[in-house]
Amino acid sequence: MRYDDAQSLAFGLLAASRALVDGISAGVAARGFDDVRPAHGFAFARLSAGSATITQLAEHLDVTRQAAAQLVDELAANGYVERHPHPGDARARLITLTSKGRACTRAAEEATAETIRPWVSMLGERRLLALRDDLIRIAPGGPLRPAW
Amino acid sequence: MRYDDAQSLAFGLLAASRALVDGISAGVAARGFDDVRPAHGFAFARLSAGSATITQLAEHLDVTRQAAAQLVDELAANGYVERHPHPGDARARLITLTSKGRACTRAAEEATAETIRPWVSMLGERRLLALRDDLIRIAPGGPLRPAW
DNA sequence: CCTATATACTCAAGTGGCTTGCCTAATCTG
DNA sequence: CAGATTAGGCAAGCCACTTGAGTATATAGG
Repeated sequence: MRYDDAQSLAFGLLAASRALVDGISAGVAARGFDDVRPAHGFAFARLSAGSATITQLAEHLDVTRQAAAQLVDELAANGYVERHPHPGDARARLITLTSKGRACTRAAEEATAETIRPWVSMLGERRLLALRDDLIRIAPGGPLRPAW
Repeated sequence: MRYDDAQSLAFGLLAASRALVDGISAGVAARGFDDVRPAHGFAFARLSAGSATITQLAEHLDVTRQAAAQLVDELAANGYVERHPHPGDARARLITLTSKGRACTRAAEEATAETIRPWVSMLGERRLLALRDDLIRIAPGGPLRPAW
């Protein structure tokens, strides 16, 4: 692979990724959830797979527990999540999505599909599925993966 | 395209993008430039194409002029860029890369190539070039593009 | 048991990159 | 040459995040 090919690949990847984030963000806001930010998305994604503690969330998001707690405070204040006592550990608290939180998660998924839709017409479904497969092979197990 | 296909495409794109950024960041630091952050990359990319004013840089980075000025202050303090009087406008100042700044740009390009290299062995050059072409078609003209 | 250590979380303060608001100096327009 | 525009700087504040320290619960060892 030539030197410039690597640079243009990097550029394309970053630009496409940004376009996706912007598209999802706009779509979520358009669906009435204007108090969530892109960074919250990973928390929703984790929580939609099941409840989690602050510490688990912090590890998943790769931030400090304090930052995760603050994020949960904000989401809880806006009605997206709730804290419940942990059944087997009185120190811990389980964070769960409320119905509003689940609605917001669905909105994000719809916005994702909506953002991607024009890409189907540009590339065709066959190439886009190949693109997905290649991207997933490229992506490391990384900090985002484990909970999915 | 099925609903889940869109979600996994989005996940793959974000994860691959993050892997790229992390890889570049680590590679640049490993080459001895440990006082630059990913956000600086776009400024370097713009400046390596020729000198620019604070305002042009701010537009390119999509931040306020103050934020761009602050970024330039920081880069200048670390010896990556210099401010020169603008030949045809006494208000403006041209920001240019120093030789250290150019060296850092080269380091970033090398780190990019290095990060991408394993992908070639995973996917093969043919698919990776197709991936690049598809990503670039997907990416909008967007705020990053004009200067490249 | 009961003490020692580890864990889950919270409170308080500080930091860094960004913003808004306002200012000066230089340039363009009519 | 007067008014509007543009380039940039200064000051203050914001916000997501950090580090540091503290409390409550849980677990392990003697």
